[in-house]
Amino acid sequence: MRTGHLLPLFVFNPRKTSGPLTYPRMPPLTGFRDFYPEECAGRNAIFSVWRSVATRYGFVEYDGPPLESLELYQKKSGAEIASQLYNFTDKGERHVALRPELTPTLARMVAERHRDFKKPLKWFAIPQVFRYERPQKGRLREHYQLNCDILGEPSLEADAENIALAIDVLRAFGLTSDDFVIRLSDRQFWVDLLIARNVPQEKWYDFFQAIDKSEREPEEKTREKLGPLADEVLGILANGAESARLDAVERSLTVRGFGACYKRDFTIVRGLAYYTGIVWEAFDRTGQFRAICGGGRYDDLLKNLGGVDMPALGFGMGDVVLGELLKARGKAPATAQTLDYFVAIADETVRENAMELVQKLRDAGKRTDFAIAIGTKLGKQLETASARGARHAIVADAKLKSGEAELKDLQTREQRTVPVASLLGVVA
RNA sequence: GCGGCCGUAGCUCAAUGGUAGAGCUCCAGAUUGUGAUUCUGGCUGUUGCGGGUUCGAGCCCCGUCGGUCGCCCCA
Repeated sequence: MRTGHLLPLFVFNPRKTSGPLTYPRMPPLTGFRDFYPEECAGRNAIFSVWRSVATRYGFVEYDGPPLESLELYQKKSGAEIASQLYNFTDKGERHVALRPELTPTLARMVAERHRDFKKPLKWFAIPQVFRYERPQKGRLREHYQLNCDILGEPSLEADAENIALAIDVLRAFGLTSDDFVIRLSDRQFWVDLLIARNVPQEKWYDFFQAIDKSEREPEEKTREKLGPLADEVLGILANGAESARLDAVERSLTVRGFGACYKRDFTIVRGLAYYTGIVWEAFDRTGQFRAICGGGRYDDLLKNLGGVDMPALGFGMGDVVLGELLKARGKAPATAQTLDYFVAIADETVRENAMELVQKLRDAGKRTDFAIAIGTKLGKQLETASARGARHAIVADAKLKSGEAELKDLQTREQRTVPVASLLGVVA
C-alpha cells in the first residue's frame, strides 16, 4: 500500500534485486574497504594465523582504544604529524586522532602499569590503524596490523626472538626463504659512525634519508647528499661492515634454522625517529611489493613517552601487502564457508517437524540451514544447499513424523533413509 | 599537497562523431519430490558529474569527482 509520496530511498521491494538507480551510490570512503563475506573470511583467516603463531611464541594479546589524544602522537613524532593522520576536535574540545600505529598506546599502557607484569613482556595486538594520505598500491587509509613487541629485555636474544616470530608468521602462510628475505640492519652502527666522524646531530636526519633513498636514486645524487662520507658509506652499503650486534642476532636466527631467511643490509634505517638498535624489514624476493613487515628496537621511547626507562622492540605486519603477496603466490588461506546440513522441506505439512530437527541439529553443534521461504521448490532448495557448500541435504518429507528422514550426500548424490536420531551426533 | 593513466549495466568489457550492446551474475520458468549441464524469459544504465564544441557527443575540449599507479611521507 504505497502512497507514492515516499522517497525512493525508503521503498523496499523484495521482488526486485536490482532496479532503476533512484539515488546516488554511497561507496566507502577513499582508502577504506568494505568486507563482504568472502573478504571478511579472508581477513579472519589471516588474523587466525597471526594469533596462532604469536601465541605459539608465548605472546599474549592486548588492545587499546582506536582513538587517542593527538598529543600522544605529536609527542613522539612532532606537531606536523597531524597532517598525516585522521584528527579532529571532539565535542568536548579535545584534540583527538584515530590511531596511526599502536606503539605509543603500548608505551602509554606499559608505562602506566609496568609494575604489574613480569619482565619481559611479550605482547601482541591486531589493531586497525589509520593514516590520512593518498592511497596507493599496498597502502590504504586503514589496515589491520599485527604488532608484536617485547618489553623489558635489553639482550639481543630478544631481537632475534622477535624476528624469528615474524619469520614463522610468514612460514605459517606457506611462504619460504625462496619467497621472502629479512633485511637486517643496525641503526646504532650508523649512529656510532656519525659520532666518530663528528657529524652534528642536526644533519643526521638528512644522512638517514640519503641512505634510505640510496636504492632508488642514482649514485651521484646519493654521493652529493653524503658529501665527504660518500666513499666510506657507499662502501658499507655495498660490502657490509662489522657489527657484533648483528653477529649475535644472526647466530640466533641461524641456530633456529632460519639461516636462509635473512641478509645483512645497512640500507635499512626504518623511518627516522625512535629506533635505537637493530632494525629490519621483510621483502618478497621478487621486489614487486613494498615491505611486508618491519621493526626494530626502540629503547628510549618508553622513557620519552611515559617516563619509564624500559628497553623495548617490536614489529608490525599489515594485512594489505601480505594479502597481495599471498594472492600473487597462490597462498591465500582457504575461505570456503560450509554447512554440515541443509534441511530441504519437501512437504510443507512437516515444516514444524523440520524446524524441530533444524534446532536439534544446531543444538548438537551442526552448522545447519534451511530455506526460509515457504513453498520453495525442492529442486531450488537442493540447488541452494549445494551452492552453500553443505555436505549433506536432509529431505524432510512425511516420514519425518515417524522419525525418519532422507539423507542425501551432495557430492556423491547418494541418498538413503535414516533415523533422525542418527543425525544428531553419529553422522558427521 | 603534486603528477601519469582510466571512468559505459551488479561484474568483465564492446560500440567510425549518427537509435547504447554482449557475456557473466541475480530472479523466475521449462521441471507441483531431487541440485552440476541445457534451454527460455525477466531486471539492469541520467555512458561518474557539470559545462563547452557540433545539425548531432559514450567518443572531441575544459572543469570537477572517483579509481589506479607513482611522487612527498612512512608508523
